[in-house]
Amino acid sequence: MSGLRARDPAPAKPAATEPARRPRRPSGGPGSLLEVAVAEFNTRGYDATSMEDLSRAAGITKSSFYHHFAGKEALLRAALERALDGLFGVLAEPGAQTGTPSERLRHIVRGQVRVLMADLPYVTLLLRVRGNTETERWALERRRAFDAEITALVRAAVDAGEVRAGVEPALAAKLLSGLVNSIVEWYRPGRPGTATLPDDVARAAFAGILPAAA
Amino acid sequence: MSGLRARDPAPAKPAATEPARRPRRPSGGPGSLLEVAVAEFNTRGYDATSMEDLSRAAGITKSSFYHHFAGKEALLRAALERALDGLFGVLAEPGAQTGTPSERLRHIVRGQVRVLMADLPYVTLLLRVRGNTETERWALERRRAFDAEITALVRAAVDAGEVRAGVEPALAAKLLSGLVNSIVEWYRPGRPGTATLPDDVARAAFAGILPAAA
DNA sequence: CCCCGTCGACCGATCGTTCGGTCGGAGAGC
DNA sequence: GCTCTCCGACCGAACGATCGGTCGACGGGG
Repeated sequence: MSGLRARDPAPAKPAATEPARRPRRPSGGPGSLLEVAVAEFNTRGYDATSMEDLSRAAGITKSSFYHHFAGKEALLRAALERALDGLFGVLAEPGAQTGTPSERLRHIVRGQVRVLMADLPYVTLLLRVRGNTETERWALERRRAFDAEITALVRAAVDAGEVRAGVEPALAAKLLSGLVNSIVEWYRPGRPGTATLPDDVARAAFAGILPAAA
Repeated sequence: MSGLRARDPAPAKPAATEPARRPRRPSGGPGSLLEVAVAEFNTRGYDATSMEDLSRAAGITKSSFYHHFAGKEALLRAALERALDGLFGVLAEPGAQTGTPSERLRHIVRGQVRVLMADLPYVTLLLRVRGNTETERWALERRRAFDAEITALVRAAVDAGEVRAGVEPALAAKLLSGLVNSIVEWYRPGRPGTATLPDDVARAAFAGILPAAA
């Protein structure tokens, strides 16, 4: 049907100075459909974001979106996979596998903050998953596994006497994760203090957020 | 999906001792429509929860629900108001108004944890608001005001020399809020360690989550 | 008798998804 | 160099389902 061409009202995407250039959509880099979608998910929330919202933000139609992704949930899974890969990648680093429990924990905290900053939108999305679909439950499960490793390491540090006696490993691990993960609520790239953030957070975790004056 | 549902009229609500008596729905207490709704919002997420989900959970029809509440958003506002009242109530307490900045901060942290535990579902909902509707933006604004007071107090503590020099007030305040607020992700009432939680969290904030052994 | 709480039926809008078809660039054959 | 064919990217229109919300009726206790 149709056949009407009419050069659709491109939503402020193509620069007027440029001729009919091929935008050539990248597949994983900046400006990719996944990146655009994740940004929308984080602004409005996954459930509140419609496929039309995504299409509009990407500058293509809803139908075109389905040419690149199987559906809304496939988009979510791809994003969550990226976040989880980054997080588990930290656990696999040499610095997380060698040294005293305390040293390993310090390395993991710094690495976690580093990944969180580098893949901010993806990690943000991961931390907001509620478990409505099978994909979300899968992500929740993997997060649980990650947290379990942290808890085990905290327990090892307490048992080794590296941490003050009386600290409850389960509680400390939860507070530790909470401290680190809360960074997604306010961190935005390109602001001052970015370079020292991993160290600052590690220091706060070990010495206190509000340590008494010397 | 899973649309199939087997005649689920009253979810374990009616007392067996009573005959077919009118359940007499309370307006603010346990079992109230608001409480049921907030619980649903927290499990599925506000946007993913339909009015039919709420009605089913409350044991009445959708239309009956609209007899008690103006709509979905009115429900949300009532819940957010309750959470915010609790939080700002802490700031108004004598312990939060007198003493050194450091003492006041310690009191506020403990009080914040206390409110969070007492009004867990409401505070949980508040902390997940994204800003999609006017109501959500209003809640976000009030949260921002709350955080601003904390930041000012942290700055005062640093200026007074009560906190180790070099601590950035803005960063410390954000980490502090993140630490406290993350409790809603795992705390569930009726578990051991509940009584000491406010003190435990305050200690973690001031002395560190993983303090070095003495 | 009236009125409060409840109900089933229904509304328009929007949801995620599908489908048939258009367009233009990249080769293949000559 | 010039067609012809193919194919991936894209599109408008429409699908059934479900969304938040409305309406008129009914029934039983004060």
